[in-house]
This record gives sequence, C-alpha cells and structure tokens, in this order.
Amino acid sequence: MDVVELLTQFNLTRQEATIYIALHTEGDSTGYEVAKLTGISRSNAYTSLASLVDKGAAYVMEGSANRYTAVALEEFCTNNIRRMQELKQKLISVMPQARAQPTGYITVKGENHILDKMQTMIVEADERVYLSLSKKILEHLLPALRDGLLRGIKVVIITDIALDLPGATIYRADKEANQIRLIADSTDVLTGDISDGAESTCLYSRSKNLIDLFKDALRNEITLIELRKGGNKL
Amino acid sequence: MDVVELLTQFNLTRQEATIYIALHTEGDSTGYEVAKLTGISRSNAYTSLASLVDKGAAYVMEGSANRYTAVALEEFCTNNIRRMQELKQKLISVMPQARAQPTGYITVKGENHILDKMQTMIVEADERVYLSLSKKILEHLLPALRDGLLRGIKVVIITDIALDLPGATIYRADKEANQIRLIADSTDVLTGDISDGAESTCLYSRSKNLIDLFKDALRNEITLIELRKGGNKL
DNA sequence: CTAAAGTGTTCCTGTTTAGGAATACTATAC
DNA sequence: GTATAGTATTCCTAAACAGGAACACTTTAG
Repeated sequence: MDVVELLTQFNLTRQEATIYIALHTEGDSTGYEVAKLTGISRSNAYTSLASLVDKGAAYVMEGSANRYTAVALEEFCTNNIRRMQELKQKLISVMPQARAQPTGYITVKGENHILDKMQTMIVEADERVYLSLSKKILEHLLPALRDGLLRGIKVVIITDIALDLPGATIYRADKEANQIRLIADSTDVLTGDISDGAESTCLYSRSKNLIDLFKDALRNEITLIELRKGGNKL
Repeated sequence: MDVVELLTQFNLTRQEATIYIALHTEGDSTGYEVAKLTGISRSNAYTSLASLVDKGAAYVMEGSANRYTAVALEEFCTNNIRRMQELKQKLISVMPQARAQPTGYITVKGENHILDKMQTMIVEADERVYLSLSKKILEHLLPALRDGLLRGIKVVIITDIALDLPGATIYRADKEANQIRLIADSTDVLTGDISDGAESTCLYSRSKNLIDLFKDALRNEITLIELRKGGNKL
C-alpha cells in the first residue's frame, strides 16, 4: 500500500490524497499552484481543496488569494481516530440489546481477523492466557500481552525462541511457524493456523468440552517439555 | 445519526449494516433467515453476509447449513480502530518530509475541527495552557486537560462555573457561551467561537505578535477578575 | 414416496451516487 | 494581451444499491 492508498483509508479520495501530499511536502499553496503541482484539473483541485478543509485535512489561510495548508499528518490521523472512538461510544449507547453469544464452533477467516481475535481474547482476559505459537505470530501480540501482565494476568507461553517478557512463564519448544493455540480464562479457545494469509481459518469456541480438551493438551505439552529438557523453563 | 448510519462510518454498506443489526439482535442465523428478517432480497443477503465476514463484522458457523453470527459490537469497533492506528503508524513512516509549518493566520472552520484543534493544542503542550471559555465547551476538553495535568502541564482556566479539576487554576467570570480563547506554551493561540456549528470559524496562529496580544489580554482579564471579586480564584 | 420449505448460487436489469476529466466563463493584475 | 484565481457545468465510468428470476440441492413434513 502506497501513501495515496493509505490516505484513502482515512476517508480521502485519490485526488484529495494526492493534493494533501503536495500541500504537506511543498507547503502552503493556492488552488492554482496545487493544480500545477499535481497535474489535476484546476476545477477538481478547487473541489478537492474544499473537501480537504471539510474533512479536517487542510486549513485555509484567507487572503486576496486563499492559500491552503495541510493539517499535520499525525494530527489528522489522530483526529480521525478520535472521531472513530466517539462514534464507537455513540454506537454502543444506541445499539439494541444483543442476543446471547453462540456456544457453537465459529470459523474465523483471514489472517487479519485471526490476529484481531487473538488480541481481543488477550485484552478481555480476566485471569490468565495460555498460548502455544511461534515467535513470528507472537510478535504481533506482545503489546497486548505486556498490558495484560501489567493488569495482573497470568501469561503462559510455549514458543520456539527465548523471549524477554518479564512476568510471563515461557516454555521453549519447536513450533510450526503458523500454528495457533490460545486459551483464555478457561472460557474461550482459538486454534488453527495462518499459513494461507487471507484464506487462513481458525476455529474459535466457548464450548466447555473443547476447552477441557485444550487445557489437557497444553498441560501435557508443558509436562513433556519439562521431562525432555529437565525443565527448559525460562 | 441512526444506528445504520453510524455503522456505515465503520465501512459497512447500508444493507450490511442492516444485516449486522439483525444478527446482533436476533442471534445467529442462516442467509435465508436473514433475508426474511430484513426483507432484503436473498441474493443480496448472501452477498452482504460474505462481505460482513470479509470486513470482520461476522463469523461463519459452518454446518450443513452455514449460520452467521455477529462479531460483538465493541470488538468490531475496536478492531477497526486498531487497524486505523496501525495504518497511521505506517503512514507516518512512509510519508515524505514535511515543509515547515506556516507562521501566518489559519482559519479553522467547523465546530468539529475547532474542537479537534483545541484537543491537539492541549495534548501537544509541553509546559502550560491558558483557556478562557464557557463550561459548555470546556466539557469536551476535560479528559485532555486531566491528562495534561497528570503530565505536569500548568493549566489556567477562566470559565463561567465552579469546576472540579484538581491541579488547575480556575478563575470564575461570565463567559459568552461559545467564545473560545486558548493559548498553549506561548507558541500557539486559537480564538473565535462555535456558535454557527459547521460554519463556525476560529483563527489559529503561531505568530508571536498575536501570542503577545493574547497573553496580555488573558493576564488583564485575570487581574480584573481578582480586583473585582477580591480574588475569586477557586 | 411427494411436495414444500429451506439453502445457496449465478445471472440479469435498472437506478443512483461518487470520482474524475474537461470546457467555459468571470474577475483581477501586470 | 497573458497569467492567475475561482466557479459553474457537462460528460463519462465504475461502484453501490436494490430487486428479482432461475437453477440445483438438501431437509422436513405428511
């Protein structure tokens, strides 16, 4: 994803993004200058500049000829994210009551959603999380795990390398690079792998039967590690 | 903004939003049930369900007949916001170098952008902020001010009601309801009002001359408050 | 067993909206 | 005259939105 495309994720059209970048790199400019800098038709340049102002990405410096200046990138992104937070709060307050969560077997599809689900499980854990996965996947989860440890969550990890995560219990074992096993609070489990990127699937469940199976499997895996290495606990 | 419209801000189409709400309130359903619940044509229901799964708003529960279940609302919003945070970091790392900030006079237009600018000024202050505004506007800024106080920022506020903000210096004076005066770190100022909603404008500047003018005006306002009330400092 | 209901998919049509390209006009300054 | 500045308008294309028909298969009920 290039810069223009990243900016489109912040609700700018391609032309608006192009113009934003020009304002950012070249400094404050008139509509006429912007059109020349970017090669966009003048009429569309003026339309886009007005839109950038509406969307909080640019300000006007009023004069005989108006000049436009980019809102600082970090400020613009932060403002967008703050807006999303506010919309989230609004949504939560007006959304009708939810039906009870299903207790069946849920397919989580796509690497991004699987990582999201893992983060959510860690963030929402009250007591403990057990993970068995490779360093590669674990790296995505370190901030959430660190935060969890700060909250007093018990964190137990089986992974394939030495890991510096104070407060966590780490076991070392060879791991399939993309395999995932995660259990949180004895209430929910996630298992599968992310070898197929967007086509990857994992199973998520709150089913007690599956949770028990998992706890046993993880417990046994830990016992075997300890027996084989005389306790390779770090 | 109703629920459907709020959900469109999280990248769902109107039909997807309608279906998400149905899944949320009625619980897990097949495509056929969803079409009946929502009155959306069956073929569009299936298309939208597939899209909801792609967008992380729903999961599949696979079986002879697939059932779909809504991702919890808070989880879905949080995942979206996390994604925006990640995109922000990516953008910051690939964006070309910015030209220097302008030192002229910038028009900030629209209530939302004005509030954004105030929040940014407070968040980015290193030493102190002075504010003269009504309680109505101040309420929007309290979290940022509290955080600033925690960071050791000096906060001085002239406002129209008693205010419980430990660590801040509060002066009481009648204030025009929508008038804004804010100065941060002796480096930037914002003044204007938000009486016209989306059409409101404020002036933002880093011009030393205007900053000096402001400091004098605020200082004098404080002196007059103290003389008139024998120091109505709270 | 048959018929109906449920499930899933493909294909089609029509309308509306948004993004973008281009032209033309007015106004000001030199 | 040219260059700059701003606005209005038209046209085109793709996507979104909406609805529906048709087909095939599975499950359920009588």
